[in-house]
Amino acid sequence: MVDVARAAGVSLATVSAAINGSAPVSAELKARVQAAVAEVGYQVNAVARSLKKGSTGTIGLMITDITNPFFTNVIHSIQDAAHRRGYSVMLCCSDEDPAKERLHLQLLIDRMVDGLIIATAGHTDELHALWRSGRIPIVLIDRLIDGIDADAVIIDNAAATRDAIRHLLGLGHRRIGIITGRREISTSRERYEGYCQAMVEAGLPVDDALIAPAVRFSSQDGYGAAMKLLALPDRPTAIFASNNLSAIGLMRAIKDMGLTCPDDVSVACFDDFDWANVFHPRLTTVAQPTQAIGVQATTMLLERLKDTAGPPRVIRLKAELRVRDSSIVRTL
Amino acid sequence: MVDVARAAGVSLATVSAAINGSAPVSAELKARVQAAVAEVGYQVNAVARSLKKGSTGTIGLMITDITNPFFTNVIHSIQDAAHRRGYSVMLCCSDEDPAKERLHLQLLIDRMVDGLIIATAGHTDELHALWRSGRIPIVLIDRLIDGIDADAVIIDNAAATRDAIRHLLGLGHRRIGIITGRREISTSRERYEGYCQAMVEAGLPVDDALIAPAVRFSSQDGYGAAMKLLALPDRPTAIFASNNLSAIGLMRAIKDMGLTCPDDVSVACFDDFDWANVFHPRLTTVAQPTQAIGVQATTMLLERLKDTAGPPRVIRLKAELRVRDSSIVRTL
DNA sequence: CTGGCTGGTCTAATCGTTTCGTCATCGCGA
DNA sequence: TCGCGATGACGAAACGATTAGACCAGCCAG
Repeated sequence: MVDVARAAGVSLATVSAAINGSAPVSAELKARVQAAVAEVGYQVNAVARSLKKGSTGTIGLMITDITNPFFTNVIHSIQDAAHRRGYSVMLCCSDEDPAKERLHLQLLIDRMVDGLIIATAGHTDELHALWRSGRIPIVLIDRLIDGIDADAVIIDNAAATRDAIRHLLGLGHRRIGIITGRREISTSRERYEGYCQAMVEAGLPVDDALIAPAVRFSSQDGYGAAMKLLALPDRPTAIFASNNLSAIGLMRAIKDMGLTCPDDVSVACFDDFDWANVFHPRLTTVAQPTQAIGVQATTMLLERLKDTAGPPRVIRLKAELRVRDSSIVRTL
Repeated sequence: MVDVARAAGVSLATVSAAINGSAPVSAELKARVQAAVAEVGYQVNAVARSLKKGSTGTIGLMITDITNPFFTNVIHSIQDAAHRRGYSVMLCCSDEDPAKERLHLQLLIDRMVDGLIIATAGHTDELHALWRSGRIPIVLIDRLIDGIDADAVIIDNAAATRDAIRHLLGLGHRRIGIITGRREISTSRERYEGYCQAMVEAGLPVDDALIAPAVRFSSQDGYGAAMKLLALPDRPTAIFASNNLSAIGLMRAIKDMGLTCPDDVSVACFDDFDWANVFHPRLTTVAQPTQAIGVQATTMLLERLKDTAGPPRVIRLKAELRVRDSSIVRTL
């Protein structure tokens, strides 16, 4: 920039004003500066600018699993929305590990991100402290967390799961199993509650034997949980998987048990994805509005950046049940 | 930091030295500084540090499609490797659009990333200029590009495709179709070449009617290309999809045509993914070593950061054919 | 005793911007 | 002609770290 100033024969202040339009500059000098910029091949140094301005134009995005299609769709949508408004995104992935999340959180803070969108892996004092300090706006996505009363964009997990279970009940299923997720995660708990609500509503007992927890989010754990259900003396005629990873495990388990879906056991699961609609059986899924989640979260965050005031807002979006071939009327 | 200095009763230089270990500091002062850091709640300002040091400890990662499992696996591996070495990753997604890539490239440069790992969406003068300028190290992944003779980590696409086609030939297939990708992408061209090599090697003609281009990377285009092949008077008995997106389109097309895989048409495709092994038919795929790609690319880049000298190195990794149920012996 | 080295500390310059306050110039109305 | 508000340009002080270089005390070898 000093080179540009020299080449154009003007002061640094004028160059800055000409480039950013932050102060009036005569047409002539503006032209001279532009010519000089081109001549010297000047490019702004965003780091210096950030230091001076106290903001980086970057938002931190923390998610728990980058190989999960649900998250990649959300990421895509957030990046799109952010870039459109001139913000960059710094993505970190905690791998469902609170310790890793803590580490990456520190990194994002050090780097002075202007705001944070986070699907948290679980409670950490650091996130708590960060939120309490109010230093930067935070928007929670996918999961709420106790003690952090921040802006959030989530979906109505209980209602969505209830819909799915009702659908299975409507097909005549009575013994319906569920593979639940990590208990610490609000999302998992809500989905479990939705399941219970639907069962109770139908006058059915909530049988502990039909609840199979997959303690971590992984297809292995989903497989284990599914095997447990399928090995039951009177095995469920339908199984609901609380997320797409456990759905993989479930489908593999069904195959390994020598059963077929949907003839032997109907299946529905959370999270839609491209492949769900392609293979046999085409999966009945609960599709989350990933696009909307990303857009809303980004919009919310950027609004907070402008105006910190006001109580936290929680947006609850609705998910949509997509009935396909993996769930059928219970025969016999 | 000035607060820390005050609290500890030492100079700024000493605080910096104590924190970074960049100069010897007596045990006593070190302790005082540490206490002061804790007391004040000091956190480094990475932006200021970057400005002074001239490096940000961040590498730019540009990919073309974040919803593609191949890329998410690579991203995951790169982030892991980078974080392990104290680097952050700034991820940008071009959506296969060179114009977007150009934009994001500028962004990464402005932000002073120390290096760049890129799966390019196609030729842009900017990337070319950046590479020629030699200002920051660049590692190409997945795709080479004319005119940029940089470090690269790719796989042996021709060999991998040849293996897959040989496998189909070995099953007795003679009319084998292929859905090819964007011609501008080296990866697509190499896979096509591998197909040709295998056909010629088997003494078969390369029939233009069996080559169905999907001009963009999308399942829609894959679907269109597949429909064209399946509508042929003497349709192919096996089809190879050049990437996982076109594989989705292909599977959907088969279903929509009222055909079944593998009975009516055998299928193999590039890129393995979790779901490929779960549904019916379990897909025969060419699995890329995504983990290794990420690690190698990161290692290569960080080595270059230390030492710019030496000619560009191109690492070519091997992909592995995973034979499953979607490809079977041709009956009749 | 002296000169040089080393370990420990400090002061001040620097990185590349933005921006505040100052100042000259000009046009215009009184 | 004079005074005044705009307008346009500039100088210099930040932003928050790193680090070169100055300085000093203590120690050891010559």
